[in-house]
Amino acid sequence: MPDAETGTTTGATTGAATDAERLPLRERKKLRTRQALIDTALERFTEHGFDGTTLDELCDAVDVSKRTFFRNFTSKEDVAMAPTQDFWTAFVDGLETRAPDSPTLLEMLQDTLLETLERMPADGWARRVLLSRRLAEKTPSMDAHGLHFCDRTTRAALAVLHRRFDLGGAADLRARLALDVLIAAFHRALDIWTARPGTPTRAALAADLRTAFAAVPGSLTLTVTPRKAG
Amino acid sequence: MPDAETGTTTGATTGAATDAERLPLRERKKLRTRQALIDTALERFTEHGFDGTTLDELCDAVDVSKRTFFRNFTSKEDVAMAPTQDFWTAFVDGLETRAPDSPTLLEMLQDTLLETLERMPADGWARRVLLSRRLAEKTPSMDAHGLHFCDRTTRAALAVLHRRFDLGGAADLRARLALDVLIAAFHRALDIWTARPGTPTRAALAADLRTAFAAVPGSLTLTVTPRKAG
DNA sequence: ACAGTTATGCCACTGAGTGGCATAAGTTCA
DNA sequence: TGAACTTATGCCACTCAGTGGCATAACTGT
Repeated sequence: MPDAETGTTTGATTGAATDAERLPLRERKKLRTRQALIDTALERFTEHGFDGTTLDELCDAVDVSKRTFFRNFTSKEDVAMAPTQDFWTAFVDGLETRAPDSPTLLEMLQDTLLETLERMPADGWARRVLLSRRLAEKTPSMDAHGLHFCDRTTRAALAVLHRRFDLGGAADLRARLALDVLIAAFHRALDIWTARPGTPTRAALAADLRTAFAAVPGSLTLTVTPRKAG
Repeated sequence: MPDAETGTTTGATTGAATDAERLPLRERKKLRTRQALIDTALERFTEHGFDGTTLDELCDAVDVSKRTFFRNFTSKEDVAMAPTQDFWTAFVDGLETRAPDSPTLLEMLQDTLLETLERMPADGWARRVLLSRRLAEKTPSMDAHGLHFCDRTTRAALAVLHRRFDLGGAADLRARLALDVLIAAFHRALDIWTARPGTPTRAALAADLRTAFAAVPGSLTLTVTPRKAG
């Protein structure tokens, strides 16, 4: 079993830094196998491809039964997308506690996202997300799974927003569209960040995020001219 | 085999109304079984649920071998999402021929989308999309598949745009974000349209689309105030 | 009618995902 | 410390989506 003393697995709750410390032994073990499955999966998927790795192989490597795998993850895709999903879960968590300090909703969402990023485990999280994203680019079913999780999370975020704040009612599309815009920008930032060579860092991702956020207003007003005729 | 003289299946090319007429017999047959598979799939999935219907059952009902099914569709999800996918394909097609008449890119995209909608078959297309969407709302794997196809199509659309028009280079995120915004609005419109009672029409969808488009600018400037404290 | 092309059917096979049940490991309380 | 309880795990058998190979039937043009 590979080293599994890496990052927090369940989305960092409101609590402090390391939340996996003072848990009952049983819970800690569960967390450890979960993390081992994630790390080993990313490793083997990267090396032999997603389709080139069977669940039986993965489970053998981590020394767990397939049944146990499916108690931790809903599908083969799920285990590989776990790092990103933890992030989204943490984001919704952040929305839960955030004060409406920014003038516009979109800015508040962007700030929350950047703050959530800073709160992700510093050690190996960035690398795991990178592997996960590069894998997803090659693996349609993984990408689809990620997109769907993202969509579900968006609904959850919207529910939190509507519960906490006064945003023109549930029929008003603007809040939802603001979330959609946020996520679009996030995905563009991820694309760019994923293509960067060298060691991935949260700081670099934060920078790419700011760039993407900055491009948002211009996307609504961008004008179009034919290629040849100036 | 159910009636299959319904709509065009491959995304309506640049040609006129009915393009499935003057094709070789073999092609027509292929089109017909394809359409039969789609219609029967939507029917049975709606009645017995997506997971409650096996491919063997479906293939038996249409009287085709499972092997043939997979020559027409890439997966079980694929057949159920075909109506929407035809639409996206037609949209990219529309981008290919459109003149840059609108001031901003986003408006051009919106116009193209509305125009594409008008060009979809009038008879049963709306109903098929409705069934497909209602199914997708209940079936995670279908929704995921649709989201992924949408994402792929977006890349194709972006490629067309960059080839035909001068939009600040490939590194400029604005064009891609404009597409993302368009798609977000489209999905919101679909959500609302899908929830409407009664017979679905293209006109109603067009109206919901316009509503969603209208909400876009406000989504960037929407302000946020806590619930209780006025 | 004949030869060339291509869709189809059939069959066997891999691998993801599920349900049931016995068991082992962790937990609680006396 | 050990009994009683709770819960995660392992094992087994099973369904079903999806694939590859090959023979055959259906369309095509001459």
